[in-house]
Amino acid sequence: MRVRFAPSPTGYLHIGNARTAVINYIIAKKYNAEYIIRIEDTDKERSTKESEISILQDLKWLGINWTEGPDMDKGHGPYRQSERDHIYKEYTDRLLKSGHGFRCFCSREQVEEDKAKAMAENKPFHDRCRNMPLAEQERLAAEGKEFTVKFKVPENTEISFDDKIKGTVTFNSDNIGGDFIIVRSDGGPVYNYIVIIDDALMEVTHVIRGEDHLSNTPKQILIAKALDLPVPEYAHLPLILGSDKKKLSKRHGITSVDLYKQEGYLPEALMNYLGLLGWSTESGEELLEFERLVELFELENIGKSPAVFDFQKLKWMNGAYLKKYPLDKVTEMFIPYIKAAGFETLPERSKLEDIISALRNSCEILSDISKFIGIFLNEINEPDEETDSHLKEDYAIDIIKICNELIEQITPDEISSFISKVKEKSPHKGKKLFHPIRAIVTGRLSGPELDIVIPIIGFDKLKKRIKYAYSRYC
RNA sequence: GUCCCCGUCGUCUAGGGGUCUAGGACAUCGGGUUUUCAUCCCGGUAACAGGGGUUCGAAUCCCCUCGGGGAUGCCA
Repeated sequence: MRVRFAPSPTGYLHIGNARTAVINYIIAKKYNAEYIIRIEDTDKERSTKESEISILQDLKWLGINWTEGPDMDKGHGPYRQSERDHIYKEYTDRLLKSGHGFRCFCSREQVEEDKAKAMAENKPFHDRCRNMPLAEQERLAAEGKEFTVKFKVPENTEISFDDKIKGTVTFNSDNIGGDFIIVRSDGGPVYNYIVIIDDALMEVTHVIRGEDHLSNTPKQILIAKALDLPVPEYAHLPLILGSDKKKLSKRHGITSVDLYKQEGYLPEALMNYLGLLGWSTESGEELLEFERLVELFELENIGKSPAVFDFQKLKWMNGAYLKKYPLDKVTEMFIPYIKAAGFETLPERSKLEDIISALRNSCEILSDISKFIGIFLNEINEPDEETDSHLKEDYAIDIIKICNELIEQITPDEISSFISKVKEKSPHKGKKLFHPIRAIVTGRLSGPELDIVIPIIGFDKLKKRIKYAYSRYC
């Protein structure tokens, strides 16, 4: 069994394509199949080397390891379509000679007109040049007349295939849009034409791709038949949509895998979310690490309808991984984000782990740490607006005064009992007691438990922060 | 326009003729733990697109309508 993921390098790795890559990978692992990467760079205008590199990087980051690809030729290469022109030319010649293909010399306007007419009459579109003798085609071509190569779609023929997800899908050749271009006027072959050639030559047995290719499939099958190439098994994945049910795009939120990486999503969580989108397990368990995904997944249990990408659920899932992993591993992952938040020099490892241990539950993604890390690492924390207005309340002023007195009376080794001492002296309790303390100590209204925070920041910082609050509010 | 695919809580889904007064998860709301916030635990609100059939019986089968998506000459 051989599967493939065939990105076109015209930008970053999109989350929807990543889903396709993930599903292919799960299947590959489940059935011990080869996983081929093929770069579909037939669009010379938009394809770039940079995006090829970044796409491959992102796939690797996600945890996808292919067994064949541009960097690993196992005898089925080249794996970039731009390097396979000589192969496609051969097939185009065959198509031309056998009469399955023909050169079309019509102008765009001409074709548009003819198509509109065919449409109006509700008849299948047949190209004007469709029956031009080969000799004349060659003569005109030799004269330098511009042409495209088209596939001659047979009349009234049933084309059907068993899709692993959609079931049996049937088309009539009269309804697929008529004779279609396989080679552009600039000589470059078109995707719809060469996918099927490459899949055959690379011996791909199962094509798992997005549903947007479903309507293209009959054309590809027709070409395979004309060229006497094998037709692979198909599975068309329903599309991923944005919250407005339109195809997922930038305006819905982040769509680039690279940005997820930067924001501090774990590849395991993304893999989990993407791999679970569109189906569910019998037991209802959703936190599935890759091996478990491989164990439980079947193409057959993917739903047929498109799925809305739920950013919140992804976050939740990411947070769940953050809570689940061992502390030292999580600490390691947070370090770059702490540095990015402006803290170049970190405390010693054991203290750092204490901090992470206190903070990890407040974070869903790694970059969330920037919102809380200052509680521990700053000398003092400027209160935000909301905290500021809390500290101006009378009961808060009371607490500030009490703290200010107390901090002068206790010794550094007594700070673990600081809160209980404040409590003894305080006329307030509950919210009116703890909120002010939190505000004084951390500059904000939420965060880890104060009993944990205070010992970690230590006496000096505690005192400094109390003095600051005192000078500012009393 | 034509063809193809699809339509269960806000979202992801379970369900494949009676066990569905439709189950789970995220989100949301309420309660409990934390003498504060978060975490955590418990509970609630919330859906079979509409209309016809078939059947003793339909979310489950068929048809139509509506709605969404995709394809229809030089994106993949």
